Amino acid sequence: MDYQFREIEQKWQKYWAEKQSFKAEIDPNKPKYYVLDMFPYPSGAGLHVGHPLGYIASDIFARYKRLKGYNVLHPMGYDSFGLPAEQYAIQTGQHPAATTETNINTYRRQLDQIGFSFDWSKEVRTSDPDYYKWTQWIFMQLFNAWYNKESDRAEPISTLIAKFEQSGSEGVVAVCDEDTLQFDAKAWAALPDNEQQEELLKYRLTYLKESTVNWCPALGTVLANDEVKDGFSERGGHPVEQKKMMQWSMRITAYAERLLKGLEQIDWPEPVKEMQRNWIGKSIGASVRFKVQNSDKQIEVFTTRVDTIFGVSYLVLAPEHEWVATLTTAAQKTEVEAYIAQTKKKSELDRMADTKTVSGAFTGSYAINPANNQLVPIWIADYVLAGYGTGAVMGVPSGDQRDWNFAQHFNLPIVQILDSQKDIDQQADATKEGRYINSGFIDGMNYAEAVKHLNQWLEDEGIGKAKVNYRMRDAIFGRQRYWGEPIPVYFKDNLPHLLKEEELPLVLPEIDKYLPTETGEPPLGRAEGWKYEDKYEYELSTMPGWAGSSWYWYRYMDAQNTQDFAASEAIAYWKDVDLYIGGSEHATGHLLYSRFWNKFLKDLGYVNEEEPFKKLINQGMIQGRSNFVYRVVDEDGRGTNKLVSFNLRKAYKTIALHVDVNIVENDVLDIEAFKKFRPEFVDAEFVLENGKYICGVEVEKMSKSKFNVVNPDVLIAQYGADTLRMYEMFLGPLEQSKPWNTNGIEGVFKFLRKVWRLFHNEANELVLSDAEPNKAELKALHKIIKKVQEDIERFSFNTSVSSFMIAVNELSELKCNKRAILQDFVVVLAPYAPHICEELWSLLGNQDLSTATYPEFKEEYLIEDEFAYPISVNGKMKMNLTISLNLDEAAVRSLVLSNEQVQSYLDGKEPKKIIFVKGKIINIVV
RNA sequence: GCCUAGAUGGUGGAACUGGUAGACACGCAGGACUUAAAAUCCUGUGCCCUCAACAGGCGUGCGGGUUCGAUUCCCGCUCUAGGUACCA
Repeated sequence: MDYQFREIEQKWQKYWAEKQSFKAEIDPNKPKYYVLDMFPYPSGAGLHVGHPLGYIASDIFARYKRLKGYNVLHPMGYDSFGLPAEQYAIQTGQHPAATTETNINTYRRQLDQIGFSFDWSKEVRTSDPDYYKWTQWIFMQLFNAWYNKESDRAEPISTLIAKFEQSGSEGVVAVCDEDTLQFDAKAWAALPDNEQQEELLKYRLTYLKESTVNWCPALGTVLANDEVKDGFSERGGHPVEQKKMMQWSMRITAYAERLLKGLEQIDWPEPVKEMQRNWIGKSIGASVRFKVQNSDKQIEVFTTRVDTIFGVSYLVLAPEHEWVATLTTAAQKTEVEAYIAQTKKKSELDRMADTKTVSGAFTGSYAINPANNQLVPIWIADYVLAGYGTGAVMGVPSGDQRDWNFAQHFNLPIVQILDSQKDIDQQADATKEGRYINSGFIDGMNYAEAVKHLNQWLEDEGIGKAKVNYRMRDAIFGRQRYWGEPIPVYFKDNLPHLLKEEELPLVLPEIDKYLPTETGEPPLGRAEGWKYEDKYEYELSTMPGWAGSSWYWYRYMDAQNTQDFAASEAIAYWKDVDLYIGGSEHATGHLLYSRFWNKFLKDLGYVNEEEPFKKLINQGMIQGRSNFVYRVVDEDGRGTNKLVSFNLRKAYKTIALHVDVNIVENDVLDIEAFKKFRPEFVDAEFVLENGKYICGVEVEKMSKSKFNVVNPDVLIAQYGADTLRMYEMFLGPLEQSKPWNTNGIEGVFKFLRKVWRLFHNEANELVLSDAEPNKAELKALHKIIKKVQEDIERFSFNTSVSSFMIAVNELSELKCNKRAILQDFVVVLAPYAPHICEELWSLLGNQDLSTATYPEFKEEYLIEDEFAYPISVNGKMKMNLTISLNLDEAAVRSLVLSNEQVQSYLDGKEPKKIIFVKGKIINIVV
């Protein structure tokens, strides 16, 4: 064959590696440009066809920017801590570090094959102790910091201690726990050291707090929501319940307002910004305390509609609320306890998703509505979440549909409070219009007046105040897992203490197996003799997956540095990420945590920019086509050892389990392969249809955990990397999600062969000519230069592939072999198909593409002399009209109106209206 | 449930600012070249009616609306995908 892609691609990949063509050095004479990809988790399935989509786009952009004269930093690395490696370790006993290493090698081989222009000298791996040393170091900075609301930034904890020593807690305005003590300087000095430390922990940006987790007693471990399906563990099908646990948390809420404000100055897709805004969920309202009857307790609720306080018929506490037990009367005890037990089985997600069934239980106690001194019953219900607000809400049935449903269901009063509310015996009416009625001292006021008045009243009475609440909660930072960064903390007298900086990294200890201990402690509890100074217990939980990815873009700037996470000169030069490409599934996770850590590092002066990622592009997800098997479950919902084929599953109660698509062909399961894939089913009974086990199908995201991964290696072997690169771009808009589909790759392959043939004759000999290009050739060239430049700058890579195809067809038609044309064409195509373009560029007598610059297009070649356009009458297309360009509106008008054909359509009538668009007549209205 | 998107021929998609819907490619059908195959090239290809042509009708998930004109803007649905705090 003429176009030898294998030889060409190997040759140039080797050349780039040897010459270190893409190594980025600090160069103050050149403008910098930082193009970053969201680094992959190196899964055991290898790189799938979805990963390269974003990498190809960013690579095109990086190569384009180099051709435009920028000093481009384009690095790559691995987010190599994570749950799948740990689960694999549990199954096989292999150390996650070993499997991760293997997986990384596979990824690297696969990435190299695609011909990316990464600077591999700056590779990072989050699971490398030289890297996570700095993740631990940042954790220590967070521990040693507090958020001063006065300066509106994080400060070293020493400034807080200084304040305490000088004037006690007086005048300290901080983001902190709610149970901080009031003391003066003397009292502070008198506190024993451990009590001082306890108090400081309430201010630190990383701190210990009780939070709810999915606990699976049978596995003795905490599960991610992802691992829980319908109340049972995905692995093994065991029941899961909600349990409270002491956990490390990060005070991201301190940054809520800055995270919100910062969105205004970054060039991100509006939907992502919107998702972050909603996630942060700022709401302005008030907190109000309700006295409990015959008790000194006061229940604090947060409401965004304080104006509806006279319409309160009941209070609802989250079933986990700490006072539920004491508020429950003897008579209601059985009912309440049954309800709590039922709630424990539901995940938070289930609780939020299920709004159709109204449920709850009366505690037997009453609270006093401070506005009108009426008694209102106190209920518990699972639609109130312990983690949001105060874990208690006031029920106003006339103004809120969910409260209305609740009141209707439990026969609680529904009180109209605004004269404009309609049909409140049918449904709630959340209007803020009209004047208040049945509302005591706010009767007759409108919304704005009432809110103002009530907030003042709450303040005066000392029972509440206007308050801004954020939906966002502090981020839980501990994980009961092995394969993550150890938290650099040990416990002495029940208090956490940091390691010394020079003791970092705190390396993950070896353990015998990767399961929790028999007593339910995290896997690190198995590490024998793992003690600080041989006597103090280390923290046994590890950091979450997002820790290592919340600062990695700085490490790329100076990946080998042993003194700092990156040298300040490198940070000063590369500053921030100019273009960040990755999936929108990270919108509220990684992208928010990264902004949080960046702001924190900025506060402490370690970095220079307030926001880490200036421009963000979301590549759409390449979806997978997942296959499922159906496991029969018994009456208690326990998984049995029986699997039923897709079309027979309705006869049983089943749960769907993912099965590896690579052991399924045309939706028929390879049962022997399945037994190897899921050893726990080695003795399982398979209920077949027509002698086959048919799997269910669903389109969902391609990921190892869904076992639906398609590998790009096969495509590269068959068509080459340039074809794969262009095909992935050709598939559709970068931002759009789509299931993977290989049909059509032939067309792109044919295109590259046509490109090759522009340079070669039938005998595969070069046929270049030095003759002057003609007008038609210049037009074809400049059209593509302009189009591709516009496309790249608006990230519309799919349309440029089509345009390249048209351009090559035009040049082939013109039999164009002019050096002057082809030379520029190769440079324009190079970001997309770098290997073949390097080869052609060198055939043109150049060294390599680092010597090329992006050609400028000249508008003069693109101007057309004549233009045919349709003309319609009353919106219906009637005829094509050809005119010469550059006529002014009056000239066009006279031309058209004198035209016999148009006159005949007009039937001699005068036109009412002639519609021009860009100087063209589009429509004539008669 | 809530938040954020998406839906256009047999398929992937194009139409960038409301102005000829279906570019470009795949697939399919027919043809050329060839002993044959591969490769390459040419022609046709939204649907319906029609022997065919001319002409016509219908067409951008569904139902309405604005407009001379709507894939594009507005209102109301349906379905699909991502996120929903321990997957990454």
